[in-house]
Amino acid sequence: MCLGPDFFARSPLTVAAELIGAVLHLRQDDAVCSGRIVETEAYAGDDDPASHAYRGPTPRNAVMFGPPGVVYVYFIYGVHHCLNIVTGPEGTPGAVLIRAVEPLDGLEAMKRRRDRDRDRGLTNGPGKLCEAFGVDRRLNGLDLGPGIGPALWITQPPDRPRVTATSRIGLSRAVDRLWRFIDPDSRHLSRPAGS
DNA sequence: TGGATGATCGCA
DNA sequence: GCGATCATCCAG
Repeated sequence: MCLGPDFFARSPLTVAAELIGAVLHLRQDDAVCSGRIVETEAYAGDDDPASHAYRGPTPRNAVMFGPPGVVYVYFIYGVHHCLNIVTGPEGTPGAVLIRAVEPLDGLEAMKRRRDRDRDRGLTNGPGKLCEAFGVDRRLNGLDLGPGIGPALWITQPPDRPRVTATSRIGLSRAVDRLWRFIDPDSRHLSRPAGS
């Protein structure tokens, strides 16, 4: 089944935890790639100093304040893109960052975009998976769901993995919150299950 | 361990 | 306008 707005209308913490084990599908530039989500992070609004929405709406974070089930892509460090899904009811900013997936389909396209021969290390990080899947700011504001042209949708298999909560990565603020969720048994994490 | 590389936003 | 900062990655 394909996850819709009702799924994403809940809190970013709930959505981030339940997305572990779900499958991300993305059609971009006539190639369809898919991967099993193994690592996510939750970002809230007003009370989360690490969130882009912490200081209120800006041109960049505008979609975080919109309806749930929408793609939020931003450009970071002048090099990488990061893929998020907007969560929570409209008007309440929240998002889940997809940090790592296990590649399933479209390995050839992923290797070509990443300019790598090996299967390892293709999608085990937020910037890496965006490069592999062809994610850039053209997808910002896109509604989730299959369709013509660029499309992103998420399905949830019946079998769910074990899920562990850890602290978020790459932040200088709110490091104490255990808002990163992983499948601790996955070999495709951006960092091992230890921290 | 640090450099690449550019958009963003608060503040002046 | 200016500049510190940034939810990263990889070579060395």
